[in-house]
Amino acid sequence: MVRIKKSPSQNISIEDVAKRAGVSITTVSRVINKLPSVKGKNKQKVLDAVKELNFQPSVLAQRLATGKSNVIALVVPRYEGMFYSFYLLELLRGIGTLCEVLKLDLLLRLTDASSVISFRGVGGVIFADIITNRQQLEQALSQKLPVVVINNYVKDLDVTCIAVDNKLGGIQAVDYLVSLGHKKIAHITGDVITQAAADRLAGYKEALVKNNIALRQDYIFQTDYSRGAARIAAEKMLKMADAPSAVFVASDSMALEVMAVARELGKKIPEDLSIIGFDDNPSGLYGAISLTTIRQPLVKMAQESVKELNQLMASKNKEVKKIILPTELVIRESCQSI
Amino acid sequence: MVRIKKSPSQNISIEDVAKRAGVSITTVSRVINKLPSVKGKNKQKVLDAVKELNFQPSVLAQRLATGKSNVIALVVPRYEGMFYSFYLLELLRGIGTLCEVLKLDLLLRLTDASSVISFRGVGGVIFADIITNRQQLEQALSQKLPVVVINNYVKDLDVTCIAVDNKLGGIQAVDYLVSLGHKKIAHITGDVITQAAADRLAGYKEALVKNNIALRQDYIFQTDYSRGAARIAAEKMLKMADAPSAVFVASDSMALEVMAVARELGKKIPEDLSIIGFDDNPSGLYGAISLTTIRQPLVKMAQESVKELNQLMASKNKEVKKIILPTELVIRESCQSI
DNA sequence: CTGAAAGCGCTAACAA
DNA sequence: TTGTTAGCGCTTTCAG
Repeated sequence: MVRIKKSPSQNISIEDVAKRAGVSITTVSRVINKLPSVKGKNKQKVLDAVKELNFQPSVLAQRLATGKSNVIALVVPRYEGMFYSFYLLELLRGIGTLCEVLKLDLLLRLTDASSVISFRGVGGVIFADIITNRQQLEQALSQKLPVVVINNYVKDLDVTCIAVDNKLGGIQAVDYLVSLGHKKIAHITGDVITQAAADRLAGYKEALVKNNIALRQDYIFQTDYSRGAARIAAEKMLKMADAPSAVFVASDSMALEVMAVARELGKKIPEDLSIIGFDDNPSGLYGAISLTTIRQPLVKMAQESVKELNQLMASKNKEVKKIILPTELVIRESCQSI
Repeated sequence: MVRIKKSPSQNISIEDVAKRAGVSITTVSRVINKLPSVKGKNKQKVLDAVKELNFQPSVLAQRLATGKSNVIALVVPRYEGMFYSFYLLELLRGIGTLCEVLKLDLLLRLTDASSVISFRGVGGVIFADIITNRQQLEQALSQKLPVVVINNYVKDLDVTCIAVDNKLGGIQAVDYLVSLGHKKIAHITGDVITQAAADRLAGYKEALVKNNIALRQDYIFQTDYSRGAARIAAEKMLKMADAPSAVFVASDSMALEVMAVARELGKKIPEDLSIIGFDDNPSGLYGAISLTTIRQPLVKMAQESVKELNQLMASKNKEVKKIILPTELVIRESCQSI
């Protein structure tokens, strides 16, 4: 029998270190895991050997042995709108950066809502939103995995959620417009299959009611977050006999499109039409007049999610939190009092 | 001694399957690895057991045993400009989708150029560009890892590269402008620390020479790909005493900004200024007049990279390829003959 | 065609 | 404080 030990593998193992340091592999293991029990002298020998051999423990073996994993999967529903916005980019920036710091491995999974995901070897999961892929979330939960959901407040499931208060955002937008004297306020929605868009719409409605303004169905234009849809909606809206004097648009990139359409139709902004967006997308800063908008803390949300997940993964007590981050009105130049 | 076998772990193992099917674990292993040797009857029993138990082999253990890994790391230099453009998003879309299909694990590493990356447990690496992080590339290479570099033609290193022919793109842009009768052609560059931007600039210069047009340094405006920088450049350019009649802008998002500035300054497009961008970013489609641009096959490049890497990982023969994908002129409305 | 057993690199009782 | 040893779940000789 006796299998010949593999060719002097490129990767040096804990055994090599042990030999080099003249101790057992257990001792080496203790040192690299920072267990306090190893005495100064041996410890130093190990440390030296590690340095000299440039040893890096095999994460795989560690995981296999401990059953623990420092891999977190980021599940991104392959939803078209995901690639229109800068949402994903901001998320990635926040999550990726923090993972790098916390030494977590970030596994990216762009999945179709219907597919069943394998979470083997994964220590925790972040859902970059829930869009028709609720079953994947339930699957992860049923496997007792630590899970955090971003951008979606899942109230009926025992899972940690970190979302933006989109409804509040909608209210802030409309309240501001009302404070400027507007009564004829339209809303161009995002794709209402996303909770974010639905909530913004809900906020819009609630604020109107609160301000004693009658809700007009013909002032609500549903889109899918794309600029193309925004253009169509804007044209329809601006050509109305009784066109609105202000519009709350569900995303900055769409708002920019609306602005462009308005100009093409000879409308001046903000004189003829006040526009408020949503996102605080830097693109809104440029252009003839800068875009008033509702800021949502995307990067913060992303980073919080990693922190929370990390905690869930580390501790035994699985305390579920529901975190809602507030939005903020950012006043620039695209709105004017009437 | 005798450690009690772990609590009936959630995850069922190959052993459970073997027991259930009444065969050895070796046989099960053979079946799941599709080795042809297992006889019909046993094979069926195993397959059934796998189904009934919903068994999914532990990737970790597989890797540990084989020394092979199906994890690919996507190294993204944490460079600001990376987050301005839609470059990364397109890349991710292409790479992520294909990884899902090929059952490869996609590890995302947003790193600072200076940091040393650990590639343990990683079976292959894709660099999403090389921007001051060449040493990381060399590190990966020295570890004999299969590597593919995207968007950067590294000529002096023995590594597979898949890049866009940015120089050609620059030439196509200028040639087109020249064909419309333009002589006074400016260029707003991207961040020339990126090879892409440098090559586009080179293409611009070469095309001018080729067309017997004198190169004017004051017609070259260097930026960092941001819309802010584009705005500044555009203002400076349009206020020149001897302003150009056409401009080639290194990215669509910057080109849109230039367009906006031009309009603000009372210039008509394309009557007073012809603009051609680079990227074929969908944003260029909307707006009063659509943007003429140079299309680069980002998603294709991304997918190619995964395919190539997958091959490198699978076969022993490490054939290095240098792939250059052509760009394509997309004529829309922002340019006019003079 | 099938199974026994060694080993991948590491951790964690248990002894010493 | 340190070492011995049994797994973690799987692959892969080598025998049968």
